Amino acid sequence: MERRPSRGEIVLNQSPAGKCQVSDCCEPQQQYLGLTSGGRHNATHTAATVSGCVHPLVPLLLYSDRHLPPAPPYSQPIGAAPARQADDHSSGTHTFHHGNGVHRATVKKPLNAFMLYMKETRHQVLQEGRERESAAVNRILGRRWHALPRSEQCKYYDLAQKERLLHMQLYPGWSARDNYGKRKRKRSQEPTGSSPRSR
DNA sequence: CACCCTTTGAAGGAG
DNA sequence: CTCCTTCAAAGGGTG
Repeated sequence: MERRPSRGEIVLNQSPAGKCQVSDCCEPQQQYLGLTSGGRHNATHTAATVSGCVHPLVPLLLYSDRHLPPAPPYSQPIGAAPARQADDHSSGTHTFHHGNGVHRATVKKPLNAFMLYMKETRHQVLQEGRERESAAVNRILGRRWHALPRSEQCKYYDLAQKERLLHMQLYPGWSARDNYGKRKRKRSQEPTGSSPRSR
């Protein structure tokens, strides 16, 4: 990719493709500046501040494509969240099995721009009926993402940023690292000299 | 049943 | 600072 601004700092309109000054997307974005990633401290911005700028395209942080979950997934502290039903998919939390059989709810990562785009458009690819496997569908979506007009991409970058900000405010101490190792990857050992995947 | 595959982007640790 | 690794979604395929 090109280059990230400075880590830990949320920069508005930071679309990797370049400037993304989508003024019709969200108006007064200066209020987000000054938030540092991780948000471990001073989550002084209320969620209401962000939700006042909710884009209609995607329900922020709820991650439900079509249906809102019966209860807000993030209404409880992470550690205190009761073991939810097994199908926590498409909500913000997910249960993982620990060695001793204990289920723990985990706060998932906020979706990035491409993930939001995927959730919106993958059904279109499926309806075309040529591909069924997600891997193949995602490959198509990746190409379409690159072909997407910059202004369209910016919509998703803005959305993803709002998701991140809201996520930070809801879970000030949360780190993406919290979920590391929750699913075991096999490819930890790799032949020397080549990256695990061509990325 | 759990992981793989495949994509892009975000995040954080390592060097 | 750059580089690398992991996870986020999705669902058919695989062991």
